[in-house]
Amino acid sequence: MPRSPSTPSDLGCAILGLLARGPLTGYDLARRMQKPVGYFWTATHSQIYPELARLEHAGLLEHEVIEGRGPRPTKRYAVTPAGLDTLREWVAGELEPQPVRDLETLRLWSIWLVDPDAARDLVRQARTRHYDTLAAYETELAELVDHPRAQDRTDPWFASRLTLQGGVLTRRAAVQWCDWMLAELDRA
Amino acid sequence: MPRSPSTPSDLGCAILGLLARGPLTGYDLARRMQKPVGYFWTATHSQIYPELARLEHAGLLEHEVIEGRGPRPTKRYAVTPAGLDTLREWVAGELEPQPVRDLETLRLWSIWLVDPDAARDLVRQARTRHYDTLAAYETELAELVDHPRAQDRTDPWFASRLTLQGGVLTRRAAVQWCDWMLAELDRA
DNA sequence: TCTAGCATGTAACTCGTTACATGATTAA
DNA sequence: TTAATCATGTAACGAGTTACATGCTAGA
Repeated sequence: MPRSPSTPSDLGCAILGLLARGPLTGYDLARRMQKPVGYFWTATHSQIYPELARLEHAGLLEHEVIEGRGPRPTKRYAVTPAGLDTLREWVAGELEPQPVRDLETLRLWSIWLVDPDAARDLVRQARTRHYDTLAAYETELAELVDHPRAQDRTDPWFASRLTLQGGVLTRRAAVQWCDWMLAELDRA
Repeated sequence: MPRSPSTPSDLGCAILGLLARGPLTGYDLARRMQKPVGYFWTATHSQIYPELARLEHAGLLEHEVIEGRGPRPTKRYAVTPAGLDTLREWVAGELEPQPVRDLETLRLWSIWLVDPDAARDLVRQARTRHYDTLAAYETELAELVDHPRAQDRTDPWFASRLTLQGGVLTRRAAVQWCDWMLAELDRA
């Protein structure tokens, strides 16, 4: 089932969501959607630039050229009123379940095949990654949690606080899980 | 960086992991990797059949033709010793962080744009989905948790118990998070 | 009779990743 | 001088989704 032209892709909605919080260049967008700090969505510049063009063509974004240091003109994008409407519709719309694809758990599912040292090592690796992510989320959340803007339901900081809290809770659970697995591996 | 021919794709490893627990036809594989029951990985038959051919060509799988009711010969696939080695290597190998792409959290991140009713509705939807998944995991886990096979580190059921426990812990955290968000939405 | 399940496969398309390409300024 | 940062874009490829295609058997 192909998307109707007025409904942007998931990536498009991610971009609209970022730009609804304030205008940015494609370069800034790409930096924010990189590996570690991506707000629950990642993308690279080679996806972002064509998508910006599509969104602008659909009337959901507009840009102004600002001074910059690149070989091509530097463009700052902002959401149009139509773009905001589209984003609101998307946020309020149905939320169908996403396909599950979790490489880490997939590996653990075959852990019965490897020797105990390799198994423990695998779980320790996972624990480290979850713990580091948890620490990063907790740091960011600490700066937000008592800020007045983060208490106002209509402020983007409020939503950031909600999502960061979710990251903290699920990562804590993941770390607990890894600790539990290490104990199970010693027991069995 | 293209993969070396001896290292299968993630999908290939998912298939090897399933077949290491016992031979299956492509059709059975496809059923097990469907939406709700997929063991942390989903795929459709149109991905699976070509991948089976690739894995067999690489010597990691072999098949025998069995009697069946389809218009083409029914093939039952099994992992070869080389396939088992490859799978073991993959399980014990480095675990690099995966790109984060979480549509649900992405929506919540723009929740500041919509009215309180739509916001509550969105969180309730998410809660329902997490709760249902949690219930399914708990049911499956309950059947496994006291079984002797699930206590033996070298038995596939042991690994199933670990991954199901992970599912339970993270889904519980997600439900807690949703409840916390509903309270925050009423407070703000 | 008609639908659902069995059982395989291909084709067209979208999405995401990696690599190629350009060129200025600034700090080591 | 050399690398990193700014700043945009295209091209080739791989992975995932949807649709097309075939044809038998068992049950409603």
